[in-house]
Amino acid sequence: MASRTSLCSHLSESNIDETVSLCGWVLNRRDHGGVIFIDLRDRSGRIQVVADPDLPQPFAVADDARNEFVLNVRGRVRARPEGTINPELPTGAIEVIADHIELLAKSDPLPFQMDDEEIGEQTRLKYRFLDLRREPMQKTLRMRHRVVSQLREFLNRNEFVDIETPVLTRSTPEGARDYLVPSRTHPGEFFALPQSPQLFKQLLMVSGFERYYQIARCFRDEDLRADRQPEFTQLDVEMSFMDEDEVTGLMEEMIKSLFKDVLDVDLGETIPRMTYAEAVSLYGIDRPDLRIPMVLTDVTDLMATVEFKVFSGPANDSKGRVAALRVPGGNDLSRAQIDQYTEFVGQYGAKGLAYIKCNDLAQGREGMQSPILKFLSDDVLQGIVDRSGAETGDLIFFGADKATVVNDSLAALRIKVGQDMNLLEPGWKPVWIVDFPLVDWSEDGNRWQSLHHPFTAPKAEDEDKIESDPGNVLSRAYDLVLNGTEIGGGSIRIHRSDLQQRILNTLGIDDEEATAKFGFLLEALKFGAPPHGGIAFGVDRIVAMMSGVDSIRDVIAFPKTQKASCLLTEAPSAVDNAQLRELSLQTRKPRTTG
RNA sequence: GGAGCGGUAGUUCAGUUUGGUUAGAAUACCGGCCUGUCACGCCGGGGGUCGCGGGUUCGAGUCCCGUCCGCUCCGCCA
Repeated sequence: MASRTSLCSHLSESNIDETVSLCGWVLNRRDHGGVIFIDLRDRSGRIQVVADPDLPQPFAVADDARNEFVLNVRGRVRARPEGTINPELPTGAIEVIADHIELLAKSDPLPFQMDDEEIGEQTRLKYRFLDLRREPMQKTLRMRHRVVSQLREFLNRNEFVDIETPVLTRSTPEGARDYLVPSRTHPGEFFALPQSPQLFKQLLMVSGFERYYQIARCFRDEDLRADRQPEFTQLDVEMSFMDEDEVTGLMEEMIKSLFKDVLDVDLGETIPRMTYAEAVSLYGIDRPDLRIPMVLTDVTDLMATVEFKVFSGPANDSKGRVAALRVPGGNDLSRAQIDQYTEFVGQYGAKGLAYIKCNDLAQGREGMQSPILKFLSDDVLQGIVDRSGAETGDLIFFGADKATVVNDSLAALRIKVGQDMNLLEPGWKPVWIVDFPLVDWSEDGNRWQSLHHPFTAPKAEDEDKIESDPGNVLSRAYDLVLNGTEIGGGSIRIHRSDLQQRILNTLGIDDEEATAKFGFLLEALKFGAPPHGGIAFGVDRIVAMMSGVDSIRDVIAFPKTQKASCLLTEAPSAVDNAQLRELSLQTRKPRTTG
């Protein structure tokens, strides 16, 4: 029978002469002369097993198995002979001389080698069960388990209650596309998979569970990215009777202890706070990567009167912006590199990328080099230098366009240049972003839309502007940003039915529609809803960052491809007409060709 | 919906710019040798729908058109 009394890496010199039983996978097998050497791996590590032809039974089994297979081994631990010990090898200074080997499972030749480092992702996903057997995947999935365990432990310790909410729920307007599930018992009607447990956790606050959490699977039918999967995992948290400082304070404690416990990393005494306005002004984005020591400098006012229409146009447009990005040491950039950056910002809608090279600032205008120099007066040039803090040897990029284009393109350029020029400071730079606008104007929908979601509370002092000046209402929302990645976001919610109704109205959802779609929430808020708020963390993103991998696919056991399919199971797939008939979704009969 | 990169042996890739003999390498796999190997070594062998379809051409892995798949990004992601 297969039984195991020891783990590979738990064996040491102190076990010499003991007889042990081990189960594991054969990682590698070498024949030298008549002797067979096997690297056996289990969950703890690996060890070398030796099968000698003088011992007929184990030798016969080992000799029969040609590929990666599963063994149950019994044998005696002994020190490796003098002269054969390489301390740098993973199999160590001891080995097991097999006196019994049982072949638990044979293996066909593997589609790729377990210790190969670079396998194409298509192949890895098709044979994901083998990909996961590899060391790097074992490491990240075990790291993921530690992360989730630590988060649970912190929340349990702080009297949070883990409550499950439905996966089959109703479609919500606003937000991402829903994944829909047809209902057999209600022909023509659909469940939606949750984009988040938002409404249910608010209802739980009304129910009196003052502290709730859930490791929740969420679903969004939108296009994928390296950091976006159609189904992903959130740590969803909600608390009653706490304001934004208390919520962010507790959650920051949780994240700090997570990094301390799992990575032994100290995230600092308190995580700094930055307003949305400041983030957009300095970094062009609401999730700044503070490891890059470059900021945008606003020069809109300086450009209002210059001859150069590319600058003066946006400078005189209320929706325009002109901003500078000083690149320390950027004077060395070649024309070809600058052209590449110009093309790069084109992705974000920028029509060009002006620059000034600072060859020798002591010489003033003469010490500068730029195609646009002739358009700018000495005063303007001096203003740019003073504000940006430019020094000799730097290069200054300019963005001039609608503010959104300038912000998007310079924010991306800042990251790109920072990476290309190795300006990234090592370590972890967390920051809370606060004071978000409640809504912004959607040109497409021709209406106001929520920045976070429609249940986010406005700042109390802005409540009277909800109808008259919604664009200038700030919300009680907060995002936690780490190294340029949003790892969590939340808000204090609206806990009064009347205020919730006003916000929905402002978003273009009239009373009738609101009742139809959120009636259950509005009603719940009428029965003594406590002030409450919460947050949701992206577990996949956090684990990916902590593991140092670029894609959340690498921290999800069975992820989807960019087209949202599973190469392993070949889902999604067609279904039988019989199944469709039961759902009243039968497709047209295939046309018969004659 | 859009932009870019990729698809050649089980795997990782070269070959495509400039069309031309039988499409190569490494590794894996199979056979033989080797009594302390650990990227073992040595000898030999098998293995290809060059993603798919069409076109140009005397001739296409290579050029053109279409299409499918994978990746990165824009849009999208309350």
